[in-house]
Amino acid sequence: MTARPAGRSGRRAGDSKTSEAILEAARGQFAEHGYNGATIRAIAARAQVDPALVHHFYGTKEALFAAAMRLPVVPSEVLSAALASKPGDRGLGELIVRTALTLWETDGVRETFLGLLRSAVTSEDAAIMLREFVAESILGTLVRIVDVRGTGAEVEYRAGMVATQMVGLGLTRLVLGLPAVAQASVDELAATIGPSVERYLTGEIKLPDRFAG
Amino acid sequence: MTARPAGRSGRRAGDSKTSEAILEAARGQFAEHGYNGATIRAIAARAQVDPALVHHFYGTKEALFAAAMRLPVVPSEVLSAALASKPGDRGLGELIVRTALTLWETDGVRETFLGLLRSAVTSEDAAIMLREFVAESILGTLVRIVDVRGTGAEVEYRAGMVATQMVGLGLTRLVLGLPAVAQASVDELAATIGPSVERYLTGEIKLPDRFAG
DNA sequence: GGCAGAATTCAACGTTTGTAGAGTTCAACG
DNA sequence: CGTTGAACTCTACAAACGTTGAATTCTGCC
Repeated sequence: MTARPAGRSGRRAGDSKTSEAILEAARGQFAEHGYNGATIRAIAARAQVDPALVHHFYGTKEALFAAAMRLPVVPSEVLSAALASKPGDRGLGELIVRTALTLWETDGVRETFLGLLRSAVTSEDAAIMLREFVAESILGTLVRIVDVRGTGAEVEYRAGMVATQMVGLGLTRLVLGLPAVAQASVDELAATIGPSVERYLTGEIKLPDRFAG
Repeated sequence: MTARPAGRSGRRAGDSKTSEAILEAARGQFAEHGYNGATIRAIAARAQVDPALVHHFYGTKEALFAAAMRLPVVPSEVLSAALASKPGDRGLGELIVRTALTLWETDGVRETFLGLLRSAVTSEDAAIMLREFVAESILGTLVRIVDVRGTGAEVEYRAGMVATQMVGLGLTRLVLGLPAVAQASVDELAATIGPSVERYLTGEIKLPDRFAG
């Protein structure tokens, strides 16, 4: 019965795509500040919405994070499509590097990747998310599509080496902003780093004894 | 004039190495949670000390971070020492990878590196710190000691490529804990990744036009 | 032996955080 | 046209944060 200041509350007119806007704002904030750094209030402000509405739609901050980090593209499909244009193994590494770099320049994907990366280093839960995402969605798809050399543990090891190079490339270019890397073009980086990735996948590398056989 | 509960306050007996303990606790917390995630209260608790004492010694949280992140070793000296045993360029990359991995297993260095890395992704200030640290202390020393191929911008580009691989290795192994990388031995990783690093430094890489000359 | 100053703790402040509940307005359907 | 439920805002709370000032106890010097 207490009088409210003015008719600003209540449902808005028109078809509401507000929950979408909240998700996008959340992606942006998570990408810029990581899980802990992004506040619900800042996300709400970015979406021009009351903080309580965020809670109304997504319940908890954790749930919002999970919803926002759902990729707008399916990794396996992108990888398949990119690799389909190269039947052989020639230039395979270069193609992989180029695909990743191009994806990272895509709206939505870039924010999601950055959000996961930034959150993974400070939140153990997010680290598990990213690790499983990299291990299964990316590396898993990769070894399924590409003819990685060897079998079993060796394949996993080779894929892991690819991960070290690619994650490092992303971090150095997008987060750290090391000039030499951040200012280089996709072509340059693909040409330089591609061969390393290719060597990890199919090259002659001195394998430890436990991969004997 | 208000009576205090009991004589628990005041200066402790014996020579106090408390400020040292606080620094070590801070390193641990920054390494585990990053700049924002590490709280002064948690650091104080870890050092078994009142939160106000932390502030008494170091003033602000930012100053404490700066003090805690001062490396217990001098990068240029370690690099020089490690590379001194290899006069030629043969096995250079492997040596670099091995040196980094070994350093990361050293107490104090490991915490500092992790603290910087974890903080750099969420705090812009820490990102600048890490970027400058990598650019000057690490890459700068590297190109001063090692005979990197080329001149000027090309050297910087090559050093940047090394950074992508090494930062990625550290992140994947220490933070992400990707099994294939985290469980591998120093020898295995050095043997596998070394050649990539060496190629970035001295190998034939297709350089973009802007390095012509 | 007294006194200055450093070491240490206590209690409290002003903010900011995630979350909760109750209230208000609109759209859709009968 | 009336009802229902979803969209939306306001106010508030309890917890945790960095920081501060005053009080207390010890050490070291004269």
